[in-house]
Amino acid sequence: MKVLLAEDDPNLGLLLNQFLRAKGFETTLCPDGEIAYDRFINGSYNFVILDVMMPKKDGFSVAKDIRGIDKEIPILFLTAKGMKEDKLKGFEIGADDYLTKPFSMEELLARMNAIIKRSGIEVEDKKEFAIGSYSFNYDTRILSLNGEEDKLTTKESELLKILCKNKGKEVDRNDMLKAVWGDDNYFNGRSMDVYITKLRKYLKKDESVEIVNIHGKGFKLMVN
Amino acid sequence: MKVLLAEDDPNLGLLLNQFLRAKGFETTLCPDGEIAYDRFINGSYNFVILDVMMPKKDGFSVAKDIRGIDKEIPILFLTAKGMKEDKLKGFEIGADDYLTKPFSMEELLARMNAIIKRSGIEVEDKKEFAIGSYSFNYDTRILSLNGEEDKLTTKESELLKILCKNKGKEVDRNDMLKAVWGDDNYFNGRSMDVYITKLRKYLKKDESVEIVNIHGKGFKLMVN
DNA sequence: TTATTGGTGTTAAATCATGTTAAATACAAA
DNA sequence: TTTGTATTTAACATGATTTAACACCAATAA
Repeated sequence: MKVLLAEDDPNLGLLLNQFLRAKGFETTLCPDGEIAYDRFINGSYNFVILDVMMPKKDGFSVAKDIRGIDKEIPILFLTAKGMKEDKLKGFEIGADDYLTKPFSMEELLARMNAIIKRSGIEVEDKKEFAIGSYSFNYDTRILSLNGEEDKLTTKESELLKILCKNKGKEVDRNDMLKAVWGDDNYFNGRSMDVYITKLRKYLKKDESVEIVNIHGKGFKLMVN
Repeated sequence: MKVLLAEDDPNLGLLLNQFLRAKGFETTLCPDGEIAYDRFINGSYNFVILDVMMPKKDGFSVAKDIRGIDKEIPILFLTAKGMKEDKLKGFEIGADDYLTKPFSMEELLARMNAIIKRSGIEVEDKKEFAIGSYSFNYDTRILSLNGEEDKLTTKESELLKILCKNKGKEVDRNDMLKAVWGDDNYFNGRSMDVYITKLRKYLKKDESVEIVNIHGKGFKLMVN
């Protein structure tokens, strides 16, 4: 179980880090929001804990970006005492729970377990995706359909991974761009469109697989 | 899944409201018991959450009245700390569960899911609609009538979905606009009228299907 | 009744988003 | 460096959505 932990206060950060590791979680501690989001993109996690107030990029902003590309992963906020609005805003973004400082380690653990139990997380992060009769391995970047294999490029496979993670669900254009290109400007957008065309070509051997465009919003990988 | 939520404390009320909406429930927040009962009568809900202590009409009284007309709908009470008698009385009336303040959002969600699972309420979003002799699949956006298929655009299919969900019932113009365009200004209104024309064209192969305008109010999808 | 107003129906043009291909550039390996 | 591959940019094609224009109809008041 990999936990992404973002907390700028070194004292609390190290403490949490120690505690969670002692409890068997594999943690990554980030000192600010920017680093946290970067780690999220380039790693694979099962749980996210975000301090609300952090330098560079606050917890809400990180959560919003994470939710853009992963609707499932549990997000727990750490908020300062008496910040009622924080809770509101957090849930709006799609937090699973929050914890008000100061809190006990035991309480944190209890909340985490409650969320994990309910959401039935698969601990192993998926590397192998089924897309209709295709199968796609993000690690080897190989997309295969009965023996025939295509070796995808970096960008192709990152894009396809996000679509796979959200199979059947719409992924926002800008979220995809931020996740794969790091920036959602116009040119990156055009570049992505080129890659969508490429992916469609790879995927057209199975009629039931489709990358659908939602005009003005984004894309959706569908299997009928 | 429509949830009727009655809670007089604005802080907690808004918080719950946000959280539940983020979790995909369609909520109606009521500041007192009288309004809550009124809303229940005039709306259609799948789940009721009632604070016990509320002005005008307490939670028990609301529950009793609701049970008078609906024996099935799940009712969950929110009670203040240490009110043991409350729990007793609540179950006597026919509550499905209770939650003692303060409670975590995760706990609320867990209880709700447990009740929903147990009571086997069906709320899955329909994807396939029958419109006279047409059939319309919102996922694939295909509108078909004996073999002939039309692939609808994003806006066309969203609009048609709303009409289908309310087949035979009037849909308010502004509600449609807010649902599909996000904003009910004049220009979006004109745009919608253009789309209504388009849908009518698609649908005119079956004489018995009609999109009727209710002047000054909205539209209604009718099958004669 | 008629005039007036505002809502709706319809079509076409304008705008903007996406699809696609090919050329240009960047990058990495040899 | 050269060569091969990945990625971006450019150009053009198509498609979706909005805006504009005008026709018409419903409701209302004079």
